[in-house]
Amino acid sequence: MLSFIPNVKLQINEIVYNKDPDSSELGKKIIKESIELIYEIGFEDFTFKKLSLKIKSTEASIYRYFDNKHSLLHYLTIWYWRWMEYKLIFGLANIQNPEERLIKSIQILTEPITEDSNFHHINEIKLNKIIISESAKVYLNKNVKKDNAVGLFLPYKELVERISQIIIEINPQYKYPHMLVSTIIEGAHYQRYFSEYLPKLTDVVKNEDAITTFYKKMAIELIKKD
Amino acid sequence: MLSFIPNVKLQINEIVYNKDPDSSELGKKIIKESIELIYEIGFEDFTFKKLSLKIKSTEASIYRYFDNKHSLLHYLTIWYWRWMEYKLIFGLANIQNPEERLIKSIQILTEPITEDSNFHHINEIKLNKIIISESAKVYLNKNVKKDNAVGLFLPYKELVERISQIIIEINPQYKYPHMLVSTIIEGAHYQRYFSEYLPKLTDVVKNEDAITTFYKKMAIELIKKD
Amino acid sequence: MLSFIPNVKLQINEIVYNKDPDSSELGKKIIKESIELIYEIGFEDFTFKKLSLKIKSTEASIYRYFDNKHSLLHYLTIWYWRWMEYKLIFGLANIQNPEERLIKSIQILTEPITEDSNFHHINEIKLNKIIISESAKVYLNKNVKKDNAVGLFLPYKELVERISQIIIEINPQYKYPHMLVSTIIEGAHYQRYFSEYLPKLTDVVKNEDAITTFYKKMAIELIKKD
Amino acid sequence: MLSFIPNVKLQINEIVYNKDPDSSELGKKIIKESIELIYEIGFEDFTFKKLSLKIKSTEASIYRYFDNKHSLLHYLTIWYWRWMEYKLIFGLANIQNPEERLIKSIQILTEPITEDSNFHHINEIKLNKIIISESAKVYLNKNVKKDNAVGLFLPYKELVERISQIIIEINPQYKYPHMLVSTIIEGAHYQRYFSEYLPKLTDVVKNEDAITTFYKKMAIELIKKD
DNA sequence: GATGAATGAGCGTTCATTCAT
DNA sequence: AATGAATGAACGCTCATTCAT
Repeated sequence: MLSFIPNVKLQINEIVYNKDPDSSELGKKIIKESIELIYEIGFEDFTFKKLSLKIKSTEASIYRYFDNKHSLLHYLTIWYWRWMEYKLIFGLANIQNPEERLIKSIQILTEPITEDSNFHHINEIKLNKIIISESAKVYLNKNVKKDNAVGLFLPYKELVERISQIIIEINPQYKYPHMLVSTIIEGAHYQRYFSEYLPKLTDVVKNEDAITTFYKKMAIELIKKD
Repeated sequence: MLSFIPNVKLQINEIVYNKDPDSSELGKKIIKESIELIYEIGFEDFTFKKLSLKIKSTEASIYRYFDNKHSLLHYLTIWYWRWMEYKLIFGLANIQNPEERLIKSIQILTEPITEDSNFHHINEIKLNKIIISESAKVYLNKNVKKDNAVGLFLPYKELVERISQIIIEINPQYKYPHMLVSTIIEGAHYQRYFSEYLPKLTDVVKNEDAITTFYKKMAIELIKKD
Repeated sequence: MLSFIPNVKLQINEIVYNKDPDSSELGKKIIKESIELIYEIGFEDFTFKKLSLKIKSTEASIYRYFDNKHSLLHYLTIWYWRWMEYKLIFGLANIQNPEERLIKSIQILTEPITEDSNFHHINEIKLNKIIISESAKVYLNKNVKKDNAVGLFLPYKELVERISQIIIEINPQYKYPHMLVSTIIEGAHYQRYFSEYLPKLTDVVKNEDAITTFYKKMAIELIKKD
Repeated sequence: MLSFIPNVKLQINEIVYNKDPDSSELGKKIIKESIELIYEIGFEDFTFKKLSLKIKSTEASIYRYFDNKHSLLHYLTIWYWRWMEYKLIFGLANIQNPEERLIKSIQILTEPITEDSNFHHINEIKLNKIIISESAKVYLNKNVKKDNAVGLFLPYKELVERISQIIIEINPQYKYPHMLVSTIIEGAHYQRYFSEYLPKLTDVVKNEDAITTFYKKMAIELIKKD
């Protein structure tokens, strides 16, 4: 589906890594297998020791790429939001009408993830599950201020800003565009999770993607007032 | 504000503790100081060793009450939601009109927390910050299924259900009451956090509680359609 | 089989216990359940904590009877050898011929154990398995000298002496009666164990109790020479 | 005495260690000092912590070699029996007569141990004392079946088999060769221990090695009958 | 005499990290 | 650049034991 740009490489803030994992086979293996491993055992139980066993290398080698497991999670999170932005840009290409652009944006942000063949070493479906379960841990954290200061949340903030701009275009008076967008993004993540593990907290309806429908309606109804 | 019921004691599911912390001075101290400590250093860095030093006791003594730090966090989370329910019940007393009841509910769920003098050993303001930053960790977790099966999320689910019922009363056709309520609860938590640490993700406005306003409007606008 | 002496009570050296376990219901329960528990999990993993849970009492209560788990094992071991002596005395009653007495003795010492209904709170079959697997630990131990000095091994030594006397009666010139007897007792224990778990170290023969046969022959052949 | 084979290295089953202790200086030190320490304080009180202090290293470093103290004891036990086999093979070299071979075998198995200069980092005298006091703990144990299944007792069983073969050669009708050999080996160990700590259980005679004499006679007398 | 509560000490293990090659 | 080896520090937990009632 997104094969129109061959050999893309998403730009990741250099401060999360010591050596760019995209620059070597070992680096790519680290990314690929860390997604696999975090998906399997969760971030809390994930250690460089276990990862080194999985990739049949050593902890010392992984340290060459990342200072610690939190940096690695930052890397994955940034990659994910850059990838979302990339999907968004191409998804909105040639759509002029702002309402349509907004709806399409929410569609992209909240719909179930499918594999992207452009990035061989990354399983986007598993990465999405990791982002849902673990990514909040990168900012619900005693290091937020420092991490924010060095720009680790820029990709996420830029994405929110990008869609907020569309909202402002539709209704320049609307007072809470960022609040709305971040509520939708985080909300959609939670609802996907709840629908799998805590269904009493959501409303799953057959033959329809209730989550996407719900958040589209939310955007439309809230923006027009104010 | 809630002083009208003297000596209340919130009921906590017995399976999260070995010995009821509310049954002894040491137990209460464990709760009081764990809130303090998790608030200070975060749940990830929180250990029974550090807590034991803070309460001038030993790890072994804490183990008499809780099997591990996750159980303790479950205890705090359950206490928090039971307390919310309790605040809700009294906040809604004598209000008949369902729209009013819903608005009042959202008010209670999303407004800033104030101290409750009924529970001396619990600092609700700090506990609220903990719930915001850490409570997701109790269900974004490899044990969700097991924990859910034994009823650890009941208090949260019952709270969501309680408010969903009000929504249904207002509009029996509305399809997504639970999704709406859980989006509001989680969303409000996130927005409070963002407003402090990641303001670009929210829209803070002076002289107004934008968060409460935003989520009230959300409920009203979404329910009437459908 | 041994029911001819009603209400016997085997005398145990007082220094292994603080309070005679035979003097109270709790004490008997401690003995009964400790046999059960050591049989199940082995002496190394056996703790007063686990025992207290099994008997639905507390560690502190057990301490009133025994100072530590080693004392308890001593108690069981002493009881076992006193019980063996008791079986021996009655087994040899009215047999005059020393050769016959020796053979009967070895029979009793090496044959498979059966339940003795005189001691309700003791399961002799399980106790025998414990003695086989664990009793060496009471003397292969840094406290041998001290334990020996206070008489903890007297019951075992007296049993060996008793049978050595029979050997001397048969052949006053025989130089190694104690070595022979202790070799037979320990050997028979090991062979029973090997036959169950390490059969390559023994020679199990169908329709015959090879172990008893082997050690009887050993005694006969060795004594007559010298 | 056994210096005729330079640079021998006894083969140890790889599953008892993570990293071959014979492959590094630290590894050899672990073996050397663990023998020293177990000899001093006994296996029950022996911990990796204490060993790490003795070798001025850390527990973590020892874990690189052995998973736990039981594995280390297995290592020592296997080494011991392989060393016995090695002594046996050279001790029997050029002896043709099976009776002579058997007597020599028992001599080697039951005589007091002397140092073997081929293995610098191993004190065979102390190791022998350890084997006497502690080695039974490797099989009188809830893991016997598992340990046996993975071959941990092979060296011992092979040694028993090797001597059983000699017995069969002498008297093909003899029914209990393994029982005899294992009785002799275990018995001799016990008698050495008894002679030091519990003399009433044995018969020590001056100017003679009673233990060796006793077990040689046992073999001769028992085999010829049947 | 029996029990409930509390605790000091230490065990076994893993983690994150560094060093040397 | 990648790896193998080593290690300091801490974690989670249990044990044996004592104290107060």
